[in-house]
Order: sequence, then structure tokens, then C-alpha cells
Amino acid sequence: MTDDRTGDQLLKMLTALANPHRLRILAALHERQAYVSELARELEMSRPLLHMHLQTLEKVGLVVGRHEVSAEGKALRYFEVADFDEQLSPERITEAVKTLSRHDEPDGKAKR
Amino acid sequence: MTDDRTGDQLLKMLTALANPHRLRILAALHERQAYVSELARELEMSRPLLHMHLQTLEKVGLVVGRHEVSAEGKALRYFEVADFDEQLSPERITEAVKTLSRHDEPDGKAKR
DNA sequence: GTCACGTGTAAGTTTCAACTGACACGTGAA
DNA sequence: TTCACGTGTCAGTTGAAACTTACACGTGAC
Repeated sequence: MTDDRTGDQLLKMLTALANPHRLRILAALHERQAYVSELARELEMSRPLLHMHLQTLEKVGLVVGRHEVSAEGKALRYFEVADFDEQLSPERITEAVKTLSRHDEPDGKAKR
Repeated sequence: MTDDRTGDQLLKMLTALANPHRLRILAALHERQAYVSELARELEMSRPLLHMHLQTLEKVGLVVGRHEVSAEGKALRYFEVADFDEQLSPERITEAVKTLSRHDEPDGKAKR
């Protein structure tokens, strides 16, 4: 499950991780899951900004969100970290690059 | 050597890796070392662009360069990949974030 | 009804990485 | 002396990511 990740997927994962806010978010959610506003307070960032970063993380599967209704009837959005494990080494990268798509060739479905 | 990497260093490494060109560069250099112009042809990218990416990679230590004079007296700049091995998991990230510096507090040497 | 707290998102700005094109310099070979 | 090939760097453009502000909506408590 961790080795059949394509180069494109690895690149997306790296892109998602290459941000201090998102690293902090992952660390915080690893301690305990939380809902958005709660997490925004804890990390001292604006809620829209956190929302954006959470979307980025969720899109690549590093985090999973779910809806939950609190006892007071509030519709909360809880997030928790996904359980990933990637290795970064020259060998691993060389392997991944083989399945990394190029965005310059006119043979694909790109506009030509 | 791989565990005492601070959060800041990890972030820099991730930032450097989060780019398709740089992944390709690492893969190519893992196969065999090469000098700049040579590599630019192989990867079909402009030399200034490659030069820039190589600098980025070298700055974080993912690649090391050295000067070498060819038989014809050309001063060539050879690069090879460094031997790195980093693990990416929620645990590892949580650990790294503890040593991740914040850039919003006025206690540092930042302009205030 | 209005406040406090939660959700989502759209619009606009700012910041920065990525990229191109051009210049400068050095060498050996024709 | 000019060409082919190597090096390095700078100035300027561009496009995407990051971020702020503001709006819209829903609920239970006062």
C-alpha cells in the first residue's frame, strides 16, 4: 500500500507537507483529533486559513474529516490524521520518478 | 544523523523535494553523476533553470557539487546525490514540529 | 430577536518560487 | 579570431500559493 504509490502521488504528498502550518496541523491532530474552530484557536491561525490547509491535506489523504453533531446540536467538522508512512531516499525517489508524469509532452490530453 | 534533524531542516528538505524537476534531477544523479550542461540536455531543461534547482538542492544538502577539470581543460561542475534517508509518518512529523521555529513571534531577531 | 458559536466559501491582495533571456567570462580547436 | 562548449549570474515576467476580509447560513441559549 505504501510502495505502489506513483510518482505523482508522492509529489503531491511532498507538496502538501512542504508547509510549516500544515506540519503543525498534522502534529496537533496526531495528539488528538479536533474540529476546525477549536484547532484554529489552538494553532492561532484564522479559521479560513486553517480550512484551506485542511482541504489541501485532505485532498492528498494525509488527513480525514467527518461531520459530527455535538450534544448542543452544533454540526462540527472533526479531522484526524491518516496513517501514512513514506520513506525518502535516493532509491525511493528514483523509483517514484519512473511513474512521474510529464506535463510538457503534447501526446497526452493536454491542450496542443 | 537522521534523527537529530530539526523541524526546520525537515521542512527545508520537504520544500526542496516538492518539485517535479528536482525529483527528476535526484533520480538522474542517482543513476550517475553528471555535470550541469550534460544534465540539462538529458533532462531537457534550460541550463539556468537547472542551475537554480541544483542550488536549491545543494543548499539543503540533498546533492553535493564539486569542480573538476576535464582532459580538454574544461572546468566542469559535477554533482552527485547525497546519501539521505528520512521517514515520513505522523509520529516523525509530530516529533519534528517540536523543533520547528515560529516566524510570528517578536522575540527573535526579526524586524519589530 | 440577537447573541455566541459552529460551518463554508468567494473575492481580492500579496508574496514568492519558477522560469526565460541575456550578458560576461574562460578554454581548446579550426 | 571566431567558434563550440563549458561556467556563473542578474533582471524581469508570470503564475500559483498563501493569506485576509467579508459574507451567508444554521443552532441553542438568553
